[in-house]
Amino acid sequence: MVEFRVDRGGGLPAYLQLVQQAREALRLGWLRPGDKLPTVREVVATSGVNPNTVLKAYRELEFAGLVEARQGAGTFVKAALGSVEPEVMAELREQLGDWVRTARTAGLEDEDIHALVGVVLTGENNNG
Amino acid sequence: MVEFRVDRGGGLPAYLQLVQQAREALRLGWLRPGDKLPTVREVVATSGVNPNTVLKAYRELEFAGLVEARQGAGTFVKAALGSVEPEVMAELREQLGDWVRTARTAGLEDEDIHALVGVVLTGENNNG
Amino acid sequence: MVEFRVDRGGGLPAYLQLVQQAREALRLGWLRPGDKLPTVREVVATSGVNPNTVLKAYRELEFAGLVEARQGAGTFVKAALGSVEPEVMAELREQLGDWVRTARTAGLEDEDIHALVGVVLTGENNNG
Amino acid sequence: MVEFRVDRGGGLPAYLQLVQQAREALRLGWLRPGDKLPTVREVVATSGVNPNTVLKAYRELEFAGLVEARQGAGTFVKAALGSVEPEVMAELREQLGDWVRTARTAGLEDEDIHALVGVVLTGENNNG
DNA sequence: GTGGTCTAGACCACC
DNA sequence: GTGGTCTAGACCACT
Repeated sequence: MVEFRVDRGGGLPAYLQLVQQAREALRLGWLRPGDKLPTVREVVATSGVNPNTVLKAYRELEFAGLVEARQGAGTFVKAALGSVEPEVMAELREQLGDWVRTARTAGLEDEDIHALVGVVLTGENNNG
Repeated sequence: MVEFRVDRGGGLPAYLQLVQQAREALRLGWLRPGDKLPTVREVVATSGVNPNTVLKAYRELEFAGLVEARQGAGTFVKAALGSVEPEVMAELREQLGDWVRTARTAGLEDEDIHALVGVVLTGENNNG
Repeated sequence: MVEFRVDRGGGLPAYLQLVQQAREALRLGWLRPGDKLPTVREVVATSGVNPNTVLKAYRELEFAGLVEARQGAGTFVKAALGSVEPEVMAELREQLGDWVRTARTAGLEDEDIHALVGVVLTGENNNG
Repeated sequence: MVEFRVDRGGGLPAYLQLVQQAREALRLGWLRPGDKLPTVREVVATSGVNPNTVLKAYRELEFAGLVEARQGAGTFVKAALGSVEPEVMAELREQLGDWVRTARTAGLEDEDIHALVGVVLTGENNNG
């Protein structure tokens, strides 16, 4: 079961954090079509946000066609995001893990790594 | 000179995007102590946000001790973030570029990649 | 409940006056951890400044780690400043009151007294 | 000779700091009618502000009737502020010094002391 | 009804 | 022409 966490104080709206974490879980295959999302009450209990905030996030996911709320039953995953085979994903993950270890050894912090990934993905070139 | 871009509509507050981009530039060494940040008016011109939004971002950076605003002169970088040698950074970047190419070939989209990086960094293990 | 007042026309920015009054209240124990600050709207009503000015002051206090803004709930004192016992404080206050009376009898105005306190505190010696 | 100091970064306008320091010097008798204020150049050299800023402060003092600018000669004190005898002032200062020592021993910091003085002067009563 | 974000625009302090 | 302060007011996130 996916578990949500909310970090207050970072400026990022709580409901957005929930939406992004759900999307991430879908991306990585932690959530697959048919899976049940935690109930609003469970999310409230584990993350400390207001029920309405959770509802808003779930509504947003439903609007995006990713989940489906079934009255009295809960909220369920409707569509998948990404379709990479688990084995391929695992392989990529291992390779990335190696690289991350190298980067950390070189002195990069997590924030540096995120920044570098962003740059490489957008293909910006500030190598001069 | 660093150039800021603001993507409205993503829910992420404009001033936060500016703060993060500045931090990223510091992280990657694009901005070094003593460097001048674009003036408020320049950012307004290139990104389309309101001057006060830029001021708020700059103030946040100042609070964090990263930059220093000098009345009538501009805003300048005060402290560095991270101190990895450019050559090392370039090497890491190349390796990461290779991995990204592999990942994309396997069908991962940018969002998948970001999610995977996040997971690997936090060391979460949902393989089981 | 602490009540803020803003004196326009003294050149001192309104938001700074609010910050200083809050700090003063914390210093003197009028505000203690957990206490609720007046809402933005209340301050607006009692002091006549703009809501954004109050927000700026509250944000500054939050940056300083003194208060905590809880969305939809209000702004609350997080940390104490100084920790002198109320009785000790009262005793000191009484002694100071005596001295002030003497000083005023001698012809000193409030501004003189403030100046003299500043000098004594910084230990400057221009008796020369 | 009075020496001005300017503390940037406190939010308080530089020219106001100069004005207040001049007033304080007049209050405490460090500057007496006929005395010469430091030249603009000297202030610039010792405080690091812009000449125009000093000029603005001196203009303000002149407007208040406290000083007088004599072309080519400098700026001179015209009027006194406060008229307490030096011996009385010294006596008060000594008494205040005793009280300050007591307060500091009790754990009060300078900021607490300033706050307390402000409260006693305005006669506010929050003793409950 | 709470605080937070953003805008448009005026005016000030400073270089 | 630089950053800083403040206003008026709209709209959003959250309790």
